[in-house]
Amino acid sequence: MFSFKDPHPNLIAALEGGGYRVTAPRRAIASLLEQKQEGFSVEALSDELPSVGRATVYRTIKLFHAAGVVCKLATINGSHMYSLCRIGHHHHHTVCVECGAVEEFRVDAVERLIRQISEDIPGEIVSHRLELYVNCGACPASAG
Amino acid sequence: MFSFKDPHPNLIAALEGGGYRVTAPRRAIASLLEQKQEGFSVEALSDELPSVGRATVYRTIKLFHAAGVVCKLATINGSHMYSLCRIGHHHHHTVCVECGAVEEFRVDAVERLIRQISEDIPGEIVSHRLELYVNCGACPASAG
DNA sequence: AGACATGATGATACAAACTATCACTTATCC
DNA sequence: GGATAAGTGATAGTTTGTATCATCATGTCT
Repeated sequence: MFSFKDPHPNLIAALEGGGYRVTAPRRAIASLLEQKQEGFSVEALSDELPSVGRATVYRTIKLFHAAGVVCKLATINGSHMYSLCRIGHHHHHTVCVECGAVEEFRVDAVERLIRQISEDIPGEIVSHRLELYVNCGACPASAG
Repeated sequence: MFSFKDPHPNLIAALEGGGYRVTAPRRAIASLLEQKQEGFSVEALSDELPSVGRATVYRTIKLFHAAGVVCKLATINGSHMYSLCRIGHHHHHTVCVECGAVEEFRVDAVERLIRQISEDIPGEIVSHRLELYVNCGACPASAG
């Protein structure tokens, strides 16, 4: 039912598969991303990579996002953050409100419910977004 | 089950109830908002109200948001937009991907499902967000 | 109704989060 | 290894806000 702690995607492979060049800056960004368990902002990522130009970090995250290996998700306050996609197919997220840890999950019941709602509302559902904000229980601030 | 086309909230009453002053700029913003069926950006709103200072428009939307009469919701691409809240209590949204029309709904099955998921994941769910992106069928672009 | 205290306004400057430009560099293909 | 087209980084610009502060006006008190 759930797919927590799936293996990391191969970001470099995503580049190669998309016909993009594998450059030093992209390698640096990819290897940093592959260690990230939490959501992040591009700005923060850029700060962690002083050797890579800011514009390149923005471009690369946009590229990974387009390639489907990075998700853009809504925070509890309505702004957004990015997160590494471990699951390739459609999924949802839990976001720890304390530590920012992001987990992905897929529950068939959600998709079934959406289909059911679809019958009751005018128009046609083309897509949806479900985000769960949690106290993950694994970080100091949310434990106890 | 659903609460489409509910009456508009009284934005001015929300100000009074919160102990805020009812000023000319706030009246102007409120009466513009009360006509809006679609999501909007503060910037666009400001453009529609040249007589009101930009900063005041931002401040007022923030105030209405804090008062619970304006929602901040995620667009399909992960950025955000604002929308008038007609329903006072917890609810979700449908957003037309063609015309931007926002409708609010509340389905108990969603809350039940969240509670059920809650039992299967580590940690504790403190909040959630569900957005449905639709072709509303009522605008020229989504009809037919 | 008039005065007053305080909250609200708007101009402006500032900040954060991006995007466009363009000369230069470099990965890939042969 | 050379050509070439894609990628890079510095910089400037744009968008979406927020902070400051002198001025203004609402709500209240009388």
